[in-house]
Amino acid sequence: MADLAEAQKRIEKLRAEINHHNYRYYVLDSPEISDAEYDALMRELQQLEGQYPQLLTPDSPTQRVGAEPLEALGVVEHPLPLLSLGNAFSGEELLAWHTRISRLLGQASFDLVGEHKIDGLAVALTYENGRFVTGATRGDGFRGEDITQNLRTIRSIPLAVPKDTPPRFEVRGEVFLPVDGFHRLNQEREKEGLPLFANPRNAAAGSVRQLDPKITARRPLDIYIYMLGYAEGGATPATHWETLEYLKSLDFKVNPNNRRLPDIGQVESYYQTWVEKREKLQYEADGIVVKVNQLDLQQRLGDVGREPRWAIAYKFPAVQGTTRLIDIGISVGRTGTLNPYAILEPVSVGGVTIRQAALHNEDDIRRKDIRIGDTVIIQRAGEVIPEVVGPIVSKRTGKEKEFDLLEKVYDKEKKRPACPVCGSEVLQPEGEVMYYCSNAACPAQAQQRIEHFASRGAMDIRGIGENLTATLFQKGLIKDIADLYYLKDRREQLLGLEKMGEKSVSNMLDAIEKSKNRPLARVILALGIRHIGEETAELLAGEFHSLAELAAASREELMSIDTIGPKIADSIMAFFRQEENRDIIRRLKEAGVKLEEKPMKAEVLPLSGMEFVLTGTLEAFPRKEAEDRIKALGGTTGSSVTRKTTYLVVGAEPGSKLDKARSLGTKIMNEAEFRQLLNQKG
DNA sequence: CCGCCTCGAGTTCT
DNA sequence: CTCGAGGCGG
Repeated sequence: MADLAEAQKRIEKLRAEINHHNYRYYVLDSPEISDAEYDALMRELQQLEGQYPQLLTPDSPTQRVGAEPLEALGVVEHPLPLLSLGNAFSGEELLAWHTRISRLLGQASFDLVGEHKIDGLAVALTYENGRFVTGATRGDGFRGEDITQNLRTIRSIPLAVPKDTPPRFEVRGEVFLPVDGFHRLNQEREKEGLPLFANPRNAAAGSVRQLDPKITARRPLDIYIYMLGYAEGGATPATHWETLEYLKSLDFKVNPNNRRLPDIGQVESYYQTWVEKREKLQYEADGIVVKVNQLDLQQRLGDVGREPRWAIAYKFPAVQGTTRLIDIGISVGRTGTLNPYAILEPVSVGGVTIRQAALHNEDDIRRKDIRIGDTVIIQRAGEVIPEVVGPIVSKRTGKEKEFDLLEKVYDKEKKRPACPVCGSEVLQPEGEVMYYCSNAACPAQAQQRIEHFASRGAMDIRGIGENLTATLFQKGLIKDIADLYYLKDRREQLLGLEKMGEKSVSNMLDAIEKSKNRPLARVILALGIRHIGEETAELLAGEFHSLAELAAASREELMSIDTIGPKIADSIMAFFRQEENRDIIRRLKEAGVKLEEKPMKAEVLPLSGMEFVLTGTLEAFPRKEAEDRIKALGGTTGSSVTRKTTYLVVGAEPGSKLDKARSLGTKIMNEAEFRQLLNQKG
């Protein structure tokens, strides 16, 4: 570069190009060049700017992370206060809002705009002469914190707008952390032993308030702009929708899920669509915002208190809630594991009152830094199972107690940790995370073994559930699974039980009789041998044709079976070596329970060698039945799509498996094709 | 020895 | 759905 003028020209060209590619990549999400090409442009610009420091300007794309750490964040006055929004929690409340403003306007028909209410951080960005000069948090609405240097690091915020604008204007938007970025961030923090963020919102808020912009720059923050705050001079659009279009033309990132809604009747379907699909969004949304489209109507409606009358937030049913963790209890599982669970102040989440939630194990509690007495965030994972997401650290009083499992189950008289049910010694096998009750005869374990035996996937004895098992067990009518088949000799005692009439007793005994002829695989599963679940039981039943053969198998024989290694082999060996278990098997046999199976003919079934994975809801039959039919024809089923998957069967509202299948190029069939295949081959 | 994949086990509420 | 653990291939 010979002279300054030439360098300046090149620098300007490079900046324009980089800004353009930035925009393609971060705003439109459709890059035109490779990362390497982009990096090359960046490097050239950096080098030129190094050579001619007099040409360096603050809006250069190289200057996103230029600033030095601050001592404290400054304060910014909002020329036009940032208001909050009124809420509607039901369709009725939304209609009430609409009726109210219709009356005020003297007209019932006016168009609206629907947007997502992103759970992030509201910010105001000020531009002067087309350049980004100040960024501020909402704060109390009138004064916020100056976070300019942090917002500069967000690539989807243009440092300079591409065309003529009013000399000074402000736009408003919501900064958020995309869900996958949030998970990545937490994974990194876990590796570094840092406390985890409870949710993307907290993570975004924490990131944006950093004093050192270098830290913010490493957080994959994003933003959607949703309004023009004020504009000095220059014409502004007449409607909100046109404003959004205008903002897009200035390279601002505007949410593509915004919709024009011609009348209030359209709002409900927009809302419903996103109630159902919100889990698939890359950001957390807690509702939709409905706005009056015409700005002159907005003006006429004005504000009440700190809320505009022309907009309302229509909230999604809560999937998260906060409550207090009263205590951590311990339950004893079928295999003797001591399982911690959260005892919560009852809280309604997604329309259901939650009182308890599993906490998995001590490591998990530590990792999430959950303490007794904490205010915690609760959510229903996959819409169903409650889960403690994490504590709200800022609400701590200092009185919270860290959880220690061994201390929790410590028995003062015995002077050692003890099983909360039977008082036996507590063990933690080398290298394992879980603690165990050492007593196989522990009533909690014994009772749950019977429940498991009778359960649907195992011997499928209708009517023998948790409650009845508990009663029978406590009355001493059954001590182990074999006793079930001798209940018929104790009719009198059964009739003496509460809620057990002639009819119930007969039904129960019939169900028990019927269970004597279950397939061998189910019997093996029902025994409750450690590490033997549905799959492995099926596998063993295919190798051995009776329980006696399985019991006689050597360690080597077992380990020669694919997917059976030393641990599983030892577990099987140990089970059949136990005198109690041998006795149970003897009594099952004497009672007439079928413990063998004719070897299946080794014919080649039509679907053998094919693995099916199901996703979404099938119309014609429940998932379990579909799986059974596949297996009956010799096929196998998998729970996730891998390279081995032959077909992905897609029902209504498929999950992420469909994306995975597409990326792997797995063959995909719809339900109709799947049914046709079954009928044709079956 | 590490990373992937699968399987097993426990789990909430109505 | 979640996490942990077993098995296995690289």
